[in-house]
Amino acid sequence: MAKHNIPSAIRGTQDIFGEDQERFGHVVETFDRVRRLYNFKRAELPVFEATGVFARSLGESTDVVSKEMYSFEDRSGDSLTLRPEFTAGIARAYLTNGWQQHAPLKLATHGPLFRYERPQKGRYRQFHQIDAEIIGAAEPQADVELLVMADQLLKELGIDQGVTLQLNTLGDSATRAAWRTALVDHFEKHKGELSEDSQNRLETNPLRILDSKEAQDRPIADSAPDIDEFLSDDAAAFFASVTSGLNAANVAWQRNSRLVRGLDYYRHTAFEFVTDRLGAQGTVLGGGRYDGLIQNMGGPATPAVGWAAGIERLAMLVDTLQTPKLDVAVVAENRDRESEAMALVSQLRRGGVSTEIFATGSPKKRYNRAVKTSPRFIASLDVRDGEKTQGLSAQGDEADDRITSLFDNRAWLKG
RNA sequence: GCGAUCGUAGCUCAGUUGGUUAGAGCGCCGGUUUGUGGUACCGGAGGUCGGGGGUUCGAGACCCCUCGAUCGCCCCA
Repeated sequence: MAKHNIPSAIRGTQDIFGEDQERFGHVVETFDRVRRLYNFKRAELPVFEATGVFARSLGESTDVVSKEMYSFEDRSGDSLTLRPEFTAGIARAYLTNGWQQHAPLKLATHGPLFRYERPQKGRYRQFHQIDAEIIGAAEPQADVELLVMADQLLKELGIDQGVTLQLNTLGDSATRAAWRTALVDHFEKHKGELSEDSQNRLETNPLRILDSKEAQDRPIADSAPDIDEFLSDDAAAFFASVTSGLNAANVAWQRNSRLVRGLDYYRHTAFEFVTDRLGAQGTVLGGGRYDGLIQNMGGPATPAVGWAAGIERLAMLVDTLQTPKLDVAVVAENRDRESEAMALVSQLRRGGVSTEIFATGSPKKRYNRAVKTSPRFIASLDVRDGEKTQGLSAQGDEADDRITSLFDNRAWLKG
């Protein structure tokens, strides 16, 4: 199968074609339609950035930065990194282009991301996300708007069944710091009972112990102090506005006080849309508020919220799509009619009708090949008993005046 | 990074306890038949059995290594 001398695809990359591409394209098109309804502007951003853009903002100790980035030196010796996520690059673009003048700015984008991970169902080294961000909006209404948009997107894709919105707050930075300290204290006390993984997490990312799947970790994680004990009044009020906004918009949600986000920059609202239909890769859309990120990057204090969703994961949930049918298959059943067939095809295409020509290979089999593409109409050009014959036949029971009149206009017929 | 399963024509797969020139269906190309029709029949092209090494008189089948896919762990979207 894999022949010698034929290059193979890089591990974890995909060549998306056929039905998979139909689903993929459907997700992107639906996103683009929905983001217009919410008046988000499209942005196209570079696929690589200076390494520091990601390393500093995501957190040096996160797995994404410490072992998953595709980083390399370019010819001038600068360290560059293929984007492992969108948010940091968008924040950078916001600052370098002076987009403060447009604040609050609602941005949407999509494209490839790169992470050096072990490939698995719904997990690739080059994967694709759709992404929505609101930058320069401190109000909880921004969080609500983003969540309502996500909810509508999933509904329009027809995949809201079995997908639940899990919501949490991480509080402001003082809250998060106090909670984190209390968690570390709690876990230190039970360190000996924790799994090996979780003992490591205690050093690197203690919040992650909360959603550990190890049975031996569960009692300790479940008895850990809750964020609610540490929430400042402002942070609690903020979260209350988000939840009441969701209720007002009729978006179903579940509080998950153990929900934690992997990247360091999140504050306040954190959320994931989760399904049980994708095995281990259950998170289909995730995000939250990252008020401190832009300031950390050297810009002015700028509140922001956003989310991203994996296009491949969404596409896997989408039901089989009916692909749009070809309008007309033009068949030259005789070699002497081939150039006229080409003329007819051009006339139809210029008239806005999707058309394919069948004028190669065995004349006897051209018609059969045309039938197999399941077109709406078949136009047949033949020579019978020395006479030219031509006909247009509908394959279903539908009529189409536009196609009929383009065919009946015999400009393509010579002599 | 760790564990498990898998890898035979373009595609989906058979290949019996290791035994002569590796098979089918679909697809592709050609022919005959039919003659306004996705017909039937005949023929053809296309495989270093993922790659490398080993065991054996003999390996697609067994062993080791390697690459890739899949499913978990981890991480995350």
